[in-house]
Amino acid sequence: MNDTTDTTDTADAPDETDTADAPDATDTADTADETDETDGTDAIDTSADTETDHESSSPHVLSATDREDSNTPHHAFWADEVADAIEARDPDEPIVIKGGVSPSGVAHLGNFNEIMRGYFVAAVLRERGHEVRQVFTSDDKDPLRKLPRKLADSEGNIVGLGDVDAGALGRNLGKPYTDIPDPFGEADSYAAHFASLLQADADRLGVPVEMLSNTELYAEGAFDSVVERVLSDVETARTVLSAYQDKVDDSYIPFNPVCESCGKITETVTSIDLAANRVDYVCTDLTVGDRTIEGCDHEGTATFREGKLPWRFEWPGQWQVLGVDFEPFGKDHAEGSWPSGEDIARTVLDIDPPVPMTYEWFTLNGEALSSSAGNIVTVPEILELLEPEVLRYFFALNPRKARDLDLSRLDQLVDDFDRFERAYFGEVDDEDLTAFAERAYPFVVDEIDPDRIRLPYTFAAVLGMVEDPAFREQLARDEGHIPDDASQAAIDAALARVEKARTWAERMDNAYNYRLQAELPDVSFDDATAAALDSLASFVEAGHDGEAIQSEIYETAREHDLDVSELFEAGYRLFFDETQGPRLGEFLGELEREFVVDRLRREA
RNA sequence: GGGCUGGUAGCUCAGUUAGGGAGAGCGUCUGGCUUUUAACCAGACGGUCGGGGGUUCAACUCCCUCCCAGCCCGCCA
Repeated sequence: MNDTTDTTDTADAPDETDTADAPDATDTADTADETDETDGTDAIDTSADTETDHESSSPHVLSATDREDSNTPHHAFWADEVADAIEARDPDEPIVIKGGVSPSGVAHLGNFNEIMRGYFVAAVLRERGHEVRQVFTSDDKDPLRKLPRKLADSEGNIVGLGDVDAGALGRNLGKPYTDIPDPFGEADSYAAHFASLLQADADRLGVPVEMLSNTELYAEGAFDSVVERVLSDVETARTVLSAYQDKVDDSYIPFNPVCESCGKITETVTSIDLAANRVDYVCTDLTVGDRTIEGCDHEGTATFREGKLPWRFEWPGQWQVLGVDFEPFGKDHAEGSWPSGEDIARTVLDIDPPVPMTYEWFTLNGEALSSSAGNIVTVPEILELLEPEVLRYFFALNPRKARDLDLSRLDQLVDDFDRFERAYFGEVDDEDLTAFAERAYPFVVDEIDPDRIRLPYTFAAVLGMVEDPAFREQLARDEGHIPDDASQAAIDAALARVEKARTWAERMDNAYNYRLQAELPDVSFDDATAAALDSLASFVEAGHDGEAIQSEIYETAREHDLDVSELFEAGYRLFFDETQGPRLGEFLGELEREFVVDRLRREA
């Protein structure tokens, strides 16, 4: 659900005050345009127990009393805390964990919170012996409210709106996603296209999640009883919702039929016929932010399956229909949909709302993730740069903290993961980290392998400058990263990271993006250095192995009264046009001798 | 304007859920390993725990207030 927020753009409208004086912060708020996702926080907080009046009580929340009742110990892993809260409800099996989002466009990393946060909770509950069903609703009966700037083809490749028939898409504004053709002409609908992308991403991360189409749920009649319930007592529905939304007035009817004439979602129901399970409506304009999607003025009749509940009712409706026990949601829902949803669940539907958990949002390279602005990164893109377990680790971190995924510093994230992994195996002297790793690590990796080998990410990036796998392995061995008794499988797995790091170096075009220079770089050395290089060339020409060359570099430096570092730098300059690199001697020992000799003599 | 959640070392973050030593990794610097070359070891530097006030023998932790960031309080999701 959260991502659906296409909307926030509306925010910009209001602040025309910018001219003003005060650099008051508030107007920064409009920035948000669609930030969709993020990560974050769990709602668990203790404030609730004191309040009684709805609406003012903190939304988040597991009340303190719940936790006291369950005598909950403090856990190092947030998913255990959530699992405690769920168990305290004494839920029926299977326990249902839900997430959901509108298939409004490319699913980015933030949307994945809806799946990953639930995944960890599901995993913990399964470990505790429960049967768990993790579902994900594609809220695809929602109307397309505005055109995304970027789409993704069925392979997950990002493409611009210009690469598809934007005009055709534009004509579908206001229609349910499931009634809009796939811009790529492959899937059954716009909704199906993006839902399948999300499913593919879940598969890539190894998360077993059951995808459900909201449109199908309506079509099957799953929502019938909910719609009946809501419409049978519109007065109560209005009263409850009006406490959260000022706009609700006496004419408000919480049902949005799909216009049988133009196919758009309508907002104006004129009468309800409970006996026949249908409503009369007028296809009026739909306001979306500062724009209007025009209605066709058609007056028609729709059954309870030919329309949808407004989100504020639909969400609790899903809880009831699916028997949801736990649902994570973005911070945007914490103060809006959740409080009203909780109230509607209890007051209108007479059910207990699920255990909630608010997650903070992620940012990408320091900026809000935004589908509309195009500041997004998809799961497939990230998996080109690091292993799935590292990405799962990212989602295992405290949801309450906003986190930035800085692609230029992915090495830091990978290093953190490696340390987290070592902590699991008891190799890190850090109580807190170890406690966290003991609980979370098993759910982060596919397989717990004490013999796994991890090359430091930046070192892997260094290895990426050479193509030959055997050469990479040799260099890794020389640096002591591969034990002598390592299995071939472990070695292959370790070297797989080199490809990721190489791609990262190229994409970031950073200090690791260099390769053996085919041509002699533009260099100049002082006499002593030049003489040392010539001397080294002769040594190499005489035929020595890498280890000998490495030692000789030290010897040569001394003989020519040079700092060892100066000679190394000269060597790196010659071969990589850089000031640093891999262990030079061993590296040169692996190259074609003639090439090395010529290059050391600055001849080629 | 009101509310919610964050604000801990240069960077990434733990620690706050019964108040009592401010921590880790990385980075930087120094020294060592008679091969320093994206390697290892030792050590150092580095923080007014966003600011201020309060409670307390004692506050990163509790209370008040202010600042910063994001979100919600219209619609929609």
